[in-house]
Amino acid sequence: MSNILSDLNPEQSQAAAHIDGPLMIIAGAGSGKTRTLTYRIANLLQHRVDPFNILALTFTNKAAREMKDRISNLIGTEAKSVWMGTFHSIFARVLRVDGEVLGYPKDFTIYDTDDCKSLIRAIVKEQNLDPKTYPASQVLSRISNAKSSLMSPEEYLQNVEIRAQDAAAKKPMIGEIYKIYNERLKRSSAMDFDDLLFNMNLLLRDFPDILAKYQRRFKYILVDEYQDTNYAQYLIVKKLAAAHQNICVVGDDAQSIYAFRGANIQNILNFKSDYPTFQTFKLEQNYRSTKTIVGGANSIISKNRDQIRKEIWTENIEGEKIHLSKCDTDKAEGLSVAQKIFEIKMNEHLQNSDFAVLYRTNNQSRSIEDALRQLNIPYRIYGGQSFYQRKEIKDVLAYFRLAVNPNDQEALLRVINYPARGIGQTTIERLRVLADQHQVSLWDIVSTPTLQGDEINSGTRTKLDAFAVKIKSLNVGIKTTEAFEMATQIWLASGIKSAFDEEDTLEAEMRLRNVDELLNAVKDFTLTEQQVVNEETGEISLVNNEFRMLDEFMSDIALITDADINQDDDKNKVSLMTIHAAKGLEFACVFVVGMEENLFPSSMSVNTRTELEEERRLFYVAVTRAEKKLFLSFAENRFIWGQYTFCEPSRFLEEIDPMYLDNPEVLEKTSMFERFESYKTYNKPKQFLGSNLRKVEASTSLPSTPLRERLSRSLSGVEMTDLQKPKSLMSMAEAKYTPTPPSAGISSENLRENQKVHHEKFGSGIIKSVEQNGEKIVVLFDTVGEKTLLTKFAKLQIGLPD
DNA sequence: GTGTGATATCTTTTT
DNA sequence: GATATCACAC
Repeated sequence: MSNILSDLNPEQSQAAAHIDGPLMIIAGAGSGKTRTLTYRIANLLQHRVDPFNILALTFTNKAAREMKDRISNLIGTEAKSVWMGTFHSIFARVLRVDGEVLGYPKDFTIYDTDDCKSLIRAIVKEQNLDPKTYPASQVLSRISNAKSSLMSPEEYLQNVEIRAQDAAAKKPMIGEIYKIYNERLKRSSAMDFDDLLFNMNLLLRDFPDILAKYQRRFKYILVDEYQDTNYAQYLIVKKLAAAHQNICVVGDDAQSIYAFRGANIQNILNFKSDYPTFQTFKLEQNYRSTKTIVGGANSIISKNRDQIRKEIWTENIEGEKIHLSKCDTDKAEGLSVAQKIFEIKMNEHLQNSDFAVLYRTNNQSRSIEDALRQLNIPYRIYGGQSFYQRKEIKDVLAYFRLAVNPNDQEALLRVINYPARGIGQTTIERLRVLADQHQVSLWDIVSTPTLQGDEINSGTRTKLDAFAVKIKSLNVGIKTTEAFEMATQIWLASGIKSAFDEEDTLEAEMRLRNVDELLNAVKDFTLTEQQVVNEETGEISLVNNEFRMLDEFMSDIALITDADINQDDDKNKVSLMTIHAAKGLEFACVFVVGMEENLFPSSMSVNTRTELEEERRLFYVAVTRAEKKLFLSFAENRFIWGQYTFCEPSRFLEEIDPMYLDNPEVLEKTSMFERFESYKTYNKPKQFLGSNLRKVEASTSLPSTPLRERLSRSLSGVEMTDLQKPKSLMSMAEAKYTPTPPSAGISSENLRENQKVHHEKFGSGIIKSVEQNGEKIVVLFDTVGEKTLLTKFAKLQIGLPD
């Protein structure tokens, strides 16, 4: 019977064999977590647990799919009937069935981040608030945090602490924005990502029948990456598991990297008190990486204060040291990575797919891509600008969305005048006002001529009517016409195709092809087997020969990310992705690039210990992706915002026990002189623009304002007195992690022995000797003794300070 | 109402 | 460098 468990080590096997009651598995990196989880599900199924009584929640579709595949391989197709998916997708499915009690139609729209932001921008504008005080991204993150903590707008407005925070941040109106934002979402029959959790909780909290139904259905619950759950997810799971208490959570506090979006490590620490009868297993043996990599990773994570102590160890070989390299620029870094991949492939007969390049931020992919292309190394980027985020795709999807749910305001606004049909800004503003007056959706105003009011002139009204008729006619077919057919109809009716055809450029041609790809995706969707849920039993069965409708497609893709589509024909490619996206994956050779201060750790995360510790865990995740070879690199100059910027090696590099590094000496500080030379090399002014000083400055300046000012002035010979302005608080903070740039040094002609000088930091002194034509001087200072200085960079004044 | 250029701001990380 | 917003001419 449980012979499948013999593939596992004792801890894994005990965890997998566990059937009833709460269970917590603390699984270190590379300890066979997914393996244990899949074996446990397989074991449950072998013990005659019905697959549709098992709920397995993951954070990514990829993780869910992988688990499904692995279970299928173990015990066959029965696995496909397990409820397995991301929190968001499973809850969306529940809400489509039962969300009507909350006032949502079955085909509610799911707003993506862009939709939410544009809605917030509109609200800020109409409330006459300053968009600079209320940037959409910040407001959204505040709202998102509130929703993740299950805080409604009303509770938000009443919460003294929260309001004080907003007031202190000089953004006192966020609560009001939140309230309006939620009303608008509802009026648009739309939910944002956080609503999927928030409303799921409402459903279980306020409707005992519904709670009972899902408790009956989900007799066995498994949660992957439990350390990444936020409060909403935690509470929902707790409610669902309350009846049977068959809950199994798997996690690793050392890999918690989503605190920024509300994940709470406490959830894992509180498991004990929530489920006093729990059992726990620790998986500490690493099967993935060499001793060197495991040791290096341990030395990193040990620097964190908040952690459950674990002893990750491995029986694997010692392996190579961790390779460290310093590059001149991000471009050079890319080339060095590409060349190494090329060499290793040749020498060790590895596949492209054995390599991954990991970075902190998506925009770092560019230099890597360029280099890989140069060497003809095929690669695939995960994440980043997704296919579904391209303009033309979003435009077509907006028509799809409108056809499914005309109340979808963001979709309506996107296409009401695209292609141009003479419905301009003024008209839209009037419609918005009307919608608000009548407390109805924008679509209600557009589609109901009697509601349009006197302000709309008859010409415009005709245009509006024509648009409304078009959308209505599309909406009619949505329930009866098969998805691909429907999609094609909408595409042709939208008029976008004709616009592209008319344009007749290469660009338009590309966009057309992208839309074709979208239509193909719809076609594929109609051909895949369909999961049908029996509402009585919760049983999931697979049906092949049934029509699939466009609304189903739309509800599917809203939660699909780039990593999920695009299952490339040729899988043998180098993987490029952010470290976040790499969680859960492993590669023979891993390159972690951009190991620089202000990039990794991010400049946004160096202010508090908790933030810094999350960055460190992120680094830990990056390092533990590697099986055999690990390369860490940093660039001394990075191209940011169209300019080269000085970079310092990341503090994390110094935290690795040097015994695991092949060349720790790379970390030794570069002299200011070399830095300045390399700065000059990479920031040659492209052309001199005469009187346009701004332009000259832009082409030679550094990004942080105080540095930029000081340096560009030194280059253009501005008086030093100008440089002594008091530093703002902001610039002090920056100064902490940014190397001091060369300042306007005094000219070497004025220097002679026994000259009195004054140094900003060292105070007064006397020049003892002048070397190398005045480039270097030795000064005997009154307080700190003898120092050798480079005149070019030392902030010296001749004589005594005034 | 539409379309064009200038310009300000920009960067975490994701479902 | 890339994108979102703004000012101005048509």
